[in-house]
Amino acid sequence: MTTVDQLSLLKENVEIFLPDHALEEKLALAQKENRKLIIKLGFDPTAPDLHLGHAVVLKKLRQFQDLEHTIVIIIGDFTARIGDPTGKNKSRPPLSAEQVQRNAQTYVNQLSKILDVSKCQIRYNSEWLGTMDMTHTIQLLSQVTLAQIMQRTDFNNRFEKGLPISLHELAYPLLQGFDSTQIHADIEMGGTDQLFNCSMGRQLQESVGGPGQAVLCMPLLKGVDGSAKMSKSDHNIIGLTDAPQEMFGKIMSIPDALLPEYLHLVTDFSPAQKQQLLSQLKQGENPMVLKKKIGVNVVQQYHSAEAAEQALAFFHNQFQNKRFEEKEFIQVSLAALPLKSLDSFSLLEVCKELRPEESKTNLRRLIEAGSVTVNGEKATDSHNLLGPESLPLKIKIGKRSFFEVLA
RNA sequence: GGGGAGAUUCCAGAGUGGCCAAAUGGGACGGACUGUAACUCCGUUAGCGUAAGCUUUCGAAGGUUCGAAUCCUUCUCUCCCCA
Repeated sequence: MTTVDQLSLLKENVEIFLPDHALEEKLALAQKENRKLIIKLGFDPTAPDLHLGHAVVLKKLRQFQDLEHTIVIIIGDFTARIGDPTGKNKSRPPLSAEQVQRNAQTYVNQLSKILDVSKCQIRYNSEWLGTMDMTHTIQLLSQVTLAQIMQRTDFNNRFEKGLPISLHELAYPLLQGFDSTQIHADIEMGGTDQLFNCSMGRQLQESVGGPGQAVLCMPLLKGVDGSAKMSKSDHNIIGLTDAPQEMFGKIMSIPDALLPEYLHLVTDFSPAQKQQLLSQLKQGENPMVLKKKIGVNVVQQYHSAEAAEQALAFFHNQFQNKRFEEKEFIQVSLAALPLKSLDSFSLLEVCKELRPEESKTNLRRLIEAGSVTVNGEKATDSHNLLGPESLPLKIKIGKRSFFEVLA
C-alpha cells in the first residue's frame, strides 16, 4: 500500500485531527525513524459493555494495526475508581477494585471481536498512578490551570447549572494525560468527546520535554433512538455481544435520517460501495432496503454470514409477514414451570412464569391492553383458566416475547 | 467559618395538612397504523389481590396530628452568597 493510500484509508471518517496535519506528521516521523507508531486507546472499565459506538474507534485502530503500528490499550483501572466525568451531569460512583478487574477482563474479550488482542499491549494505569506519591501528584497538578480545566464543556455546564463537581473529577483529565507520558504515545484515539482529555496528554508530554501526541477523534455514533450519543445509560446501544436477531432488529429501529451516518461508521463496505448505496437512497429507494443491508453487514461482522441471513429471515417473518414459525418460539415444558397446580392455571400465572422479571400488576395491564395473544388470538381476560388439555399453547407477550408451552 | 435555598415516583418538575400512588413533560412499555422495532395517533407507567380493598413510596431517623410529601426536631447530602 502506498503512503498516499494509507493516508486516505486512515483519514476516512476521522472527525478531528489535532493538530491539523497530525497524522501526516506522525506517519512521516515513523518513516524517518524507521519504526512503527504507538497508538493509545484508553478505556474506563466501568460499564463493561462495548457497543457500536466504541466500534467506530476500534475499527480505526484495527486499520492502524493492520499496518503494523502498535496499539496500546490502557485499562483505566485506577482512573475508573475516580469516574470519568465526560458527558455526565452527575458524578459517577467509584468502583471497587474487584469490579474493575472483572470488567477489564470482559472488555478485553470484547475488544478481540475487532482487534487482534494478541498483538496489542495492554497496560493498567494503576501501574504508575497507584504508586504515585503526593509530591509527584501535586507537581502533576501544577501543570494545568483551573481556567484550562473549566474549558471542558461538561465541567462548564455543570458549573453553570449549579451541579456539584468534586475536585477529584477535575484531576481526571490530567491522570489520563499522564498515561500518555508513560507509554510515549504518538497518537491517542478516542471519540470527539475525548478531545479535551486527549489534548491534555499532548500538553503534559510537551511539558516534560517530549513531542506531544497527535489526537485523532472519531465521530460519536448516534444512539438507536436518534439521540446525540450511543451510551449505555441512555439505553440506546447496540452491543457488540448482542444476539444476531437483536442486533439486526435494533438496526431496523433506527430513524431513517441516521442511515448515512450508520452506513459510514458501522459497516465495512468500501467507500465506493457506500457511495453507490447512498446515491440509490437519494434516487428514492425505500430506506428500509438500505437499512436491511446495513443490518446484514453489521451482523456479519460480529457474528457470521449465516447468522445475518437468519436474522434477516427472522425479521421478515416476524415483523413484516407477522408469521410465526415453530423455531421462533421459545419452547417451554409445562412441567418446568413452577405453577401451583398443573391441572388448572390462569393465563396470568403462566405469563408470570414466562416473564418472571415483570410484576404481576404489569402483566395484568398488558393482558388487559391486548398485548398478549394465545394461539394467535388476543386474550384480554387474565383470569382465563387453562389446563393441560389446552396444550400446546403459543403465547406471545408484547412484540418480542414468544413462547410455546408444551406438555 | 457565617448566612440563605434545596433533596418528590425512571428523569425533569408541580404539589405546602385530608380530594395524593402524587399534576405536567420526557423516557419506557403496549395498542393501532406502516416499508421498519422509523414517523404519527391512542393507552399504560409502585406492589399484592378475581374484586372490594390492602401494603410500601416523596433524602434518613424520630415527633405532632383522627390524618403528613406537606408541620416540628435531629442527621446526611447538594447549591448559592459572604469570609
